[in-house]
Order: sequence, then C-alpha cells, then structure tokens
Amino acid sequence: MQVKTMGISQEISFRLERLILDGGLAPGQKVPSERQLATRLGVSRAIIREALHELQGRGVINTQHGRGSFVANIVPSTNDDNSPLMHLFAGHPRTLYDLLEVREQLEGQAAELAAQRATHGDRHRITKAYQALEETDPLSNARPDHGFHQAIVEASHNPILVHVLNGLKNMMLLTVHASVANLNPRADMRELIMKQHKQIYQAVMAGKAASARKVAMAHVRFVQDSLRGLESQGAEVIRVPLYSDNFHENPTKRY
Amino acid sequence: MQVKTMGISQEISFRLERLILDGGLAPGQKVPSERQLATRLGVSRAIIREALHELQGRGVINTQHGRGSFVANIVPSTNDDNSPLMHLFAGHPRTLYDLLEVREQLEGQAAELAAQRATHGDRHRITKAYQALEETDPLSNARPDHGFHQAIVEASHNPILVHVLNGLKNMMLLTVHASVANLNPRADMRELIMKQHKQIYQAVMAGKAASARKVAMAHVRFVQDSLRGLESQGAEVIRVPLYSDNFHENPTKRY
DNA sequence: ATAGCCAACTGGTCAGACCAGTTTGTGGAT
DNA sequence: ATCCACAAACTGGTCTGACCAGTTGGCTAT
Repeated sequence: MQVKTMGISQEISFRLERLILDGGLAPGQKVPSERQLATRLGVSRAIIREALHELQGRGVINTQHGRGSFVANIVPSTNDDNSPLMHLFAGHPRTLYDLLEVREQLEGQAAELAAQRATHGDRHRITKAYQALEETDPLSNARPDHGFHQAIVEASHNPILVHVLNGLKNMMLLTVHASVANLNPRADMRELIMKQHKQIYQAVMAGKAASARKVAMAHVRFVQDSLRGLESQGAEVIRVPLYSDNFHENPTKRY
Repeated sequence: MQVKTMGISQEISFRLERLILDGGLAPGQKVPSERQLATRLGVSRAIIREALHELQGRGVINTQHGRGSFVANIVPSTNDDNSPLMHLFAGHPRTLYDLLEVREQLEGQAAELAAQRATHGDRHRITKAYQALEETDPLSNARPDHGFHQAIVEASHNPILVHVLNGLKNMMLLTVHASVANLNPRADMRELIMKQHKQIYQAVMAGKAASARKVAMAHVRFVQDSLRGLESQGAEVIRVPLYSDNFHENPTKRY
C-alpha cells in the first residue's frame, strides 16, 4: 500500500551513501559534521544523526566522539559477510553455542538416517570422503572434514535436513573458521576427533542407526565443549563484548 | 585511543539486538513503541530512534510509519520464499514429510530446552497460550496452535532454534493445509491432539526436560503419521501457496 | 621553545512540541 | 441488530534549542 513513502532520514542516508560510494568521499575520509550536513541539506540535526546511525549500522561509516564520522574501508563485496547474522555472531558469542546446540540434534539425526537409508552410492561416497579424511593432515585445512560430514548428511536423503544443516554450517565457517583450526593442532584433541570420525563412519556403514546418532551427537558436543574450553582459557573464539543486561529477564541457567 | 567507550545509543541497539536474539522478540513480532522503550530504558526517545535506525540499517528490523517496528527475518536460508527449496514442494509431497522429520527433532529439542530454561515470564506466556488453545475451537483457525508452539520455542532461549523453526513453519504454512485444519475435524484426532498438547504443557511447566522432549516429538510424529494416513485415503494435503501474510517490505531497498 | 590552558570545534543526550500515518472503539444512522 | 463514519489514542517522523562530553589547535604565560 504505502511502500512508496520514504522518510526524509532514509532519503538522507541514501544520498550520503550514494555520495560516498560514487567516490565523492573516499574511505578514511571525514564526513562533514552533523551540523554542517543539517544546514546544507536543510534538515534538522536529529535527522542527520538518524541517517548516520543507519549508515553506521550498515558499516558504511564509523563515528568517533569529538572527532567526526569517517568513511569505513568497505570492500563493495557482494558477499554476505556483512549480513546481519555475521554481526550477530560478532557481537553475541553465545549464538555460536546456540548454533552448535541445534547442530548437535541435526547431525545426530542425519547420521541416524544415513545409517538407515544410505544406498550403495552413498556408502561409496562416504567411504571415499572418510579415506580422504584419514589421509589428509587436519592441520592443512578442514575441507575433508567438511566433505565427510556433508556426505553423511546427504545420505540421509532428506533435502530439508541437507538444506538447513548446510545453512548452519556456512554460518559457522564464516565466523569461526579460525577456532576450528585452533582445535586440531592439539595432538590429543586431534586424535579424539579422528576417533569420533571413525566411530561415526563405522556406525553409519554398519547401519547401526541409534549408535550413529549417539556418536555423531557426541562429536558435535565435543567440539562445543572444546571451543568453550578454549574460550575459557582466553583463546579468541570470536570477539567478545562485555555488557550487562538487566533489560530483560535472563534464563535460569544456560549451558 | 580509548576504544572502550561506547555511547548509550550503541548500548541500546546492542541490548535490543540481544533481546531479539534471546527469542524475547521473534521474527515478525512487534518491537515495543519508541516511547515505551524510552521510558523503560530510561533514555530519551531520540536515543531510541538512533538505536532503531542502526538496527534498521543492519536489517534486523524494519519500521512502518504509524504501525511500529518489526523484527525482520534474519535467517535467509530457511526463510527465503524464493529459495530453490520452495520449488521442491511443487511436485514432491514427500518433502513435506522430510520437513516434519526435521521438525520432530527440533520441536523436541525446543520443548526440552524450554523445560530447562523457561523463566517466569516464559511460563506465563506459555500458560496464556495454552489456555487460549483450550478455549478456542480448533476448527476456526490455527493461530492458537501456532501461538502455543511458538511460546515454547521462544522459551528455549536459543535464537538459532527459534529462527530455524520459524523458517520451517513458514514453509509449511506456505505449502500445506494447516495440520490442525485437516486433522481436527475428526473428533477422535482432535481429542488426541489436545491430550498431546496438555502433556507437552505439563511437562514443560514441570521442568521435566526428557519427558517434554519425548511428548513433543511424539506430537509431531503423530501429525506426520496422521497426514500420511489422510493422504493414503486420497485427501489433498499439499496445496498451492496463497498466503500473502508475510509483510517483509524491505526498507533497505535502494532507490 | 614549551608546558599549559582555553576556546572552538566535534559528536552525544535530552526535553518538549508538533506533524503524519494507523488502529480502534464508539457513536449514530440504517 | 448491523454497519458505517468519525473521533480519540495509539504509532513513527521531524523540528527546535539547549546542554554535556570528548578533541583539537592556538595562544598565552612561563
């Protein structure tokens, strides 16, 4: 109905963004002061501030008290690295564990279904992925790991499950790839993880559905606990801001 | 360069975002009015507006003149109506059961977590939703049913779970006759479903996590089996999308 | 020349007012 | 009794002017 209408503040933010992106303002350059913009554009300073906050939320500029606003170093990438979700992870590390909590369920289900439904072709692909996993040095990269899990998920023959888990995994890869790399270097952990992979592989191939679910869930939970352990040791899993929260009641006890 | 300082408006936007993440505000839900937030948080309305603009720029919320601000759907993969996933439903009713298969897991997990983590406020909301569910004639509409499940999912305090399940639910609404609409007309089934709801409600409220998971999963599985039964009798389960219920008018649209 | 201070920037916050859409409930007309 | 219209009472949108709080640079006093 009313989609046409766009507030002045929106229009201002668009004009500023276009000005910046068109090269009128280069990255690092200082944006005119709020009062200047207000008089020059013929609007109140409040509007300018709202528009600037919008750009700030988009990551186009950053603002410093007493100094001014500056054009951020933005790579006009079409990647969704700047998606709202990414910001959520950056600001709220708990979300990572929420993610793993859900993954624990779905990976377990995937393994269970895979054990039940895997075809000959599936088994072949899973075996190939597992062998690649064994032969590759986990230190180099996590792709074999990715491939192994992927093969199992696909063997579940549930496209919804594949889709959802793929989405969750992408989220993780984009935000915590460093931490995954942090996990493997420790010899003891690496050995444990490889043992878990072996258990998953064997259970799925043997068609032991319940067992497959169990070990797959244990695997995710292990990763989860390990990350938490790393974090408690001061490792930088993801950026951690510290803020108190008395705005809304907190859940009784998390984790 | 003391980077530590963060303005009130930043903190407000952070807290609001956190509130949304915690499931206190689910996608599509209305954010409290600016004046309410201002008084509740003890800051001026200008600050609230700046914080909201920041979230808006980030795509977390969208705002409509005269109506309010609403939480946007921030998990794109499972909510995108144009997703290739939607095309799967076209000719493959089986996908519906894949969906329910996944839902079985996640609803179970949601109930389990809700039983563990529900706050006083959560319990109040769940109780209210359950009472509405009891009093309403299920034949009229499915809103109370949705509200009840939604309340439980939100009480899990896992934003990822909330968003994923919300996406799956939307998918179902878009493609399937609401299960209750199909199932309830039969007196025996309706009674069974209401009994299951009661079990879920009691288990969650009693904090019996394992039991809550069990009955919630059984509920989804029952719906699943029932639909399959109906379908085998020749009933039309899958339908063409006709809902335009979604109002994602994206204000960040250029031009 | 330099240490120190102060004025003039900058953004941050507040208060209250008014405009502009939306929703809702109540009234009257039917 | 039903239904339509219109007036509150919401909601967000904008403006004004004031004051607080960091930063910067220049000007004094040493």
